Amino acid sequence: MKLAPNDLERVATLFRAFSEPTRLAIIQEMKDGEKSVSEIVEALTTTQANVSKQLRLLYETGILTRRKEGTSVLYAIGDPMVFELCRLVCDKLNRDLAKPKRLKF
Amino acid sequence: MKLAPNDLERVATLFRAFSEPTRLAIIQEMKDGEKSVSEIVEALTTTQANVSKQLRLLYETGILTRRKEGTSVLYAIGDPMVFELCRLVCDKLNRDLAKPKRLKF
DNA sequence: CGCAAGTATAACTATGTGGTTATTTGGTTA
DNA sequence: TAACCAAATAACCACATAGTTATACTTGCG
Repeated sequence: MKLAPNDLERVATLFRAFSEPTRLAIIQEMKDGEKSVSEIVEALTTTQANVSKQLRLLYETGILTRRKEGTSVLYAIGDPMVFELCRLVCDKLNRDLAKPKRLKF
Repeated sequence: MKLAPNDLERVATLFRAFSEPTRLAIIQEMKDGEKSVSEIVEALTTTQANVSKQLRLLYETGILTRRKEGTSVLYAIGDPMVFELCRLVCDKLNRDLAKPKRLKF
């Protein structure tokens, strides 16, 4: 059964959320639980504005949850499938690395 | 354990390969086995040049295999993790759709 | 109230890339 | 060899978006 163009778009959008190192780094920061924006900013090497922007994207894609606490905002991974996804991809990359590289020639 | 920037880049690159509807459609065409370039072109609504370009990207990302047969080139999904990935994402989107939409107000 | 801290948004630039048309390469057959 | 097909590449344009700087919003507190 093939997906309609509309659904392909939705699938693509979800994958796209994972297609930037900065966003992956943000996700990685939250793997042991929720983190505030400023905690994430401290851990990374980019600006607060950029972190906010990427968090917004991840939130709107349905990957993260968000709650306010005082003046802070705590983000967390909202679906365990995120871990599965990352595991699958990492496993594949490890398999590829393990493969003996075919010599050219 | 956190991934090094280099590894984040590699993970991102893999996810990026799945982040375009056209490439997902191409992958979908091959879910029951290998397909020639022209078969894929026929099934989609884009040009042969574009299909070739996207196939190249998918091949170089390690997602597809390739073999020549006469004047044709047959591509196939090279790693079953592709199916797992797509299943995970589709399942999530279905779960999200099933959720009662919270009213705004 | 006024100030400070945490977060979000706006405006902008630079870069990457999806898609197109036109051309080329490579293999097959007459 | 020439003609023909499949596939790949080149050159180009248009658009999306990651990241930046500057500014606005929001909440807590003196």
